[in-house]
Amino acid sequence: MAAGDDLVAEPPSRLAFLLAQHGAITNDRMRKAFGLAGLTTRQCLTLMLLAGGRMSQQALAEALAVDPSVLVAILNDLERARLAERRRDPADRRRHIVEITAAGNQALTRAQDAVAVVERELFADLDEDELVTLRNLLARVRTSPSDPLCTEE
Amino acid sequence: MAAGDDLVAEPPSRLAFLLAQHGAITNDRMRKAFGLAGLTTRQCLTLMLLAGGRMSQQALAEALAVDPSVLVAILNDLERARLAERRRDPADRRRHIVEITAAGNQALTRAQDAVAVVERELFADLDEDELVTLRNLLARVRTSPSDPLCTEE
DNA sequence: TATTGTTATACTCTATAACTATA
DNA sequence: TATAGTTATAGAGTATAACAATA
Repeated sequence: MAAGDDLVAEPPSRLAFLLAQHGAITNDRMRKAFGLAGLTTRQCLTLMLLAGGRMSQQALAEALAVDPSVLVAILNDLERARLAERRRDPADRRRHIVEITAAGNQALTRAQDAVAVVERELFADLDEDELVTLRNLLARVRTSPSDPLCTEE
Repeated sequence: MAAGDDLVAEPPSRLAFLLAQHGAITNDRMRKAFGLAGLTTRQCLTLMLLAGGRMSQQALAEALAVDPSVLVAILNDLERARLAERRRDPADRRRHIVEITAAGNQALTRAQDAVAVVERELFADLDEDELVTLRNLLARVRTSPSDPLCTEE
């Protein structure tokens, strides 16, 4: 959304509008939930990746689909807040190895709890079966850039 | 979303992530489709509203959920491209009445055709029944700010 | 010479408040 | 005094290219 978070207006008739609009609002709710834990969306996504193990900035940038220079800013903020740490890779001193800290894991837990609350609110009117159906249908929407029609410019 | 358009990374396990991510990508595809017709998303939404009849800027700004000062920029661009026109309301000379032009309607038609293409691509793997199910499930997601839990800050 | 991370710059969006002209 | 629209300004976010250290 940024630029994202467009389309928060008008009752849409087309399914694409409906999906875009509900997605934008969901994005917004999650951003607020992360905010309760003192995190931006990108900081939270970064911590989620780091929770799976240490990574180089290169790998992180690719996984987050952000420019390396953007990641620098994200990590500067996380490091200042003591939620993550950079250290040189002894094997290749050009590389930084990025690790989540204990405080980072705690912040991540708080953020994920907040998202769980958002989820319960968003999907309160759907039962278990419907949630499974929604998940399966969404998973089959062709949003992967794998097919040739969707090659990014 | 602008800003929006976050969350274009990582396989999400939570449904909220899935919805936010697919929504962001859908938003992005639509933005590109509108671009083919020479329109931004907001310009297109504005023309869609104007296609329903002339409106004051106040009413437009509220329907689009944008600040009046943002609408000024949108309308300046649309007017420069001769897709919409402002004229004073004789009944209250503070007001502007905004109208779509013939060229505006043509641009809107092109944009909507482009969105239809995007829709066919996105939902190519779903049959008619599934599309109806998806639409109904999405419509029941609590994204309206009507319930008290979601009061914006 | 290529790669990793960093810095600098510019451009877009957005939010806010101050301003004008009308009422 | 209040309202409709406009302008100006500052802040966040993003994209790009140039740069330093290391390989």
